[in-house]
Amino acid sequence: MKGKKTTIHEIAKELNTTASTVSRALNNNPRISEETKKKVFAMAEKLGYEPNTMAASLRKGRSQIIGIIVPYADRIFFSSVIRGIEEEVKKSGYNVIICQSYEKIENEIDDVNALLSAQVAGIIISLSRETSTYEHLKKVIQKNKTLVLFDRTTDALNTSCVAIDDYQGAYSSVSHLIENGYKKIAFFSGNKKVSIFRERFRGYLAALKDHDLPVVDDYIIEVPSDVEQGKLVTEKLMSLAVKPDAIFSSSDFSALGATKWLLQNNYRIPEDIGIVGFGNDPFTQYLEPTISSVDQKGKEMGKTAAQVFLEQVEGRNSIHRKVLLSPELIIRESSTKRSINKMVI
Amino acid sequence: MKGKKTTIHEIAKELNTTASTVSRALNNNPRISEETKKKVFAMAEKLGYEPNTMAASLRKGRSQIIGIIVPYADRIFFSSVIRGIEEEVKKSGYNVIICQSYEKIENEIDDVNALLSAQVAGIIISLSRETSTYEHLKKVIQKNKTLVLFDRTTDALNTSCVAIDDYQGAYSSVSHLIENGYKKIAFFSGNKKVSIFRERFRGYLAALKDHDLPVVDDYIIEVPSDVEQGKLVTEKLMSLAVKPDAIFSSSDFSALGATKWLLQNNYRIPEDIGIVGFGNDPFTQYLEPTISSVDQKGKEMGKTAAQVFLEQVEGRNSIHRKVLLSPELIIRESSTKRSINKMVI
DNA sequence: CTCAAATGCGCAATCGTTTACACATTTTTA
DNA sequence: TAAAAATGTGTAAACGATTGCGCATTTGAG
Repeated sequence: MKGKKTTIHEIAKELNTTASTVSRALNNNPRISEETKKKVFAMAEKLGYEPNTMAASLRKGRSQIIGIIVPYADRIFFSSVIRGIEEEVKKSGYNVIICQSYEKIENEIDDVNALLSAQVAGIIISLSRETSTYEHLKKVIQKNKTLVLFDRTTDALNTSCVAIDDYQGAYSSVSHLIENGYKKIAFFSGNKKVSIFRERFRGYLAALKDHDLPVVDDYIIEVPSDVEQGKLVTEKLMSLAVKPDAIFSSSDFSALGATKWLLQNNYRIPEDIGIVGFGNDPFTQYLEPTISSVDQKGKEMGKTAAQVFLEQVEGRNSIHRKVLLSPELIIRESSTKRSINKMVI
Repeated sequence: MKGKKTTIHEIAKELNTTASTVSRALNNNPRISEETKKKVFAMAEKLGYEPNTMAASLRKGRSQIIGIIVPYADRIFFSSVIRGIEEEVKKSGYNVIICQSYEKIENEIDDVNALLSAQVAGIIISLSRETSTYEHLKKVIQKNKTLVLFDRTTDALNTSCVAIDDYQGAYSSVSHLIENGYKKIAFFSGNKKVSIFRERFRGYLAALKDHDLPVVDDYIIEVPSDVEQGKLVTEKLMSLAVKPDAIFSSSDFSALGATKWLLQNNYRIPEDIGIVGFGNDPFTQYLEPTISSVDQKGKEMGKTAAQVFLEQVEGRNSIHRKVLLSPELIIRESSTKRSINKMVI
């Protein structure tokens, strides 16, 4: 332990050979004899050799680092995706760099540039809410780096995407409500400029249509994903002449707001009003009543995005894949009139 | 856009100068004239130059990448810390690589090695539950890389640490309960092998002592951070001859378990039993009743860890710092008998 | 027995920057 | 006014690995 870092050159010197042989041996090159390999590995071990992946990456022009860009790293959905990605790519010897866009396009652009400068193998990204131009991402593609979008995707780019089937998630939620006897179902939408919310809206409409229920414009409201906003909107909804008897919310938080307002105003859930949220945020399972919600499969989405990424980066597959994961409707107390019997015992 | 990446050599060639001048100009070296700098920047812009930070790092022997190791990236506390770190170090041009130990020492060791191979500037880590030997971290120090521990720290290493004052968090929680009229306060501890839980225990004991309350051994229980376990333990507690009238839990999840069990068994909270949790997990504010809890200041801890790290990495400060952040007791309904009047209106 | 293929390894260039050192010119100091 | 300091730039050697090419030697086929 002289403090000096040992390189392949030191190993070579000790073994009276050259760095190229050592490099090849360490990389298990078939042209190197087993005997030499053994010696090299032994000496590497003995000298406490640790590879410098930067040097290798510089030479190879590609690193084993994947850039991830998300709006916020501490939102449960995104942190789950990050976990899923890391877990998956680690197996193949990759590491992940995390960047946050804070929903700002400028940050997203800066992040992309920083990641390219760091010579990442590619980028896995969920677009910021603001993102509507794609030059920064086209640059990624032009540089021949792998690019995978997840959740917040776009069709403007010819690249691989992984998302859940928001349409289906909404469709089955609304169908589930209908099957539980609800007929006047309100819809809390997110910002309809964002594709996922448009899809959820489509699913909502289709479910109504397939069950021969009318579309009531007053029941369709754009609500930010926020508890207080949920309360406000619910108050308005419940002052309509014909009140809805269920709410399907694009967000667990506005669903929570609705729940709180309803309980405070002596509505019973699910008896008077049924509720289904979206996101399956952990809190939904702890509330009283527990709230049904569509699970977005964060970790699974991360794993899938990682797999698609690896497939592409290793050149096994050059055509782009659009993967739609099936969301899972987690049925809890807030939407199941039938289960009342079970609950009361 | 010939597809070829432009390097400082291209810029130099265009300008009839050399790469060294370009490099210096781009790095704002004072020995380069303003005139030359202008030309260089203009040409860099024109050619769409983008630096290769890897090459620079290789040459300099140090990168602008910081390794972060946490048990799980999707736990709200850790993801908050990650967010705080990223937010802070980005300002200084650093990026963060995330690794997960999954509470396993082998993974932690592998992660450390991978990060060192990637030539990170240093590592910010929260130890896995299993970690009780520290050779892997000593190696980091030996290699002259900055090392900062947070939350799950150890005294076995001469390095900077950032944590919250768990003692104080527990002390003020228990004091708060006492001030609200509770006298028989049970304590849910985590694994006492882990320093943070020992500290919380110390705080609990000190608060009792300072208020002349007796320590009842039956009230002190080790509980995994888990809803079901919380229920089980509460059931046992409430079957004691002398039942406690409050619970201070080292974990929000076991506090939640306790709450659920108590409500199901017709205890009133906070009238019959007071409850304070630890962690201030988001769900605590959504429950009915809302649960008081000690906020662990994840994002702030991340920011602080980042600042300590930067201070050290820039060599501004070579002595190690031990920072203790003050936790904040968030007082909610579950522990405030006094507020009952307000609630009922 | 001969020649082609296979095997095993060394040479040296390369990836894109940074930086110690050198050198020439200009400015300042005493 | 000569020496010292400051200014501006070029030369070339790193940083630590990978890899195309080439040269022996060994093996195998015919």
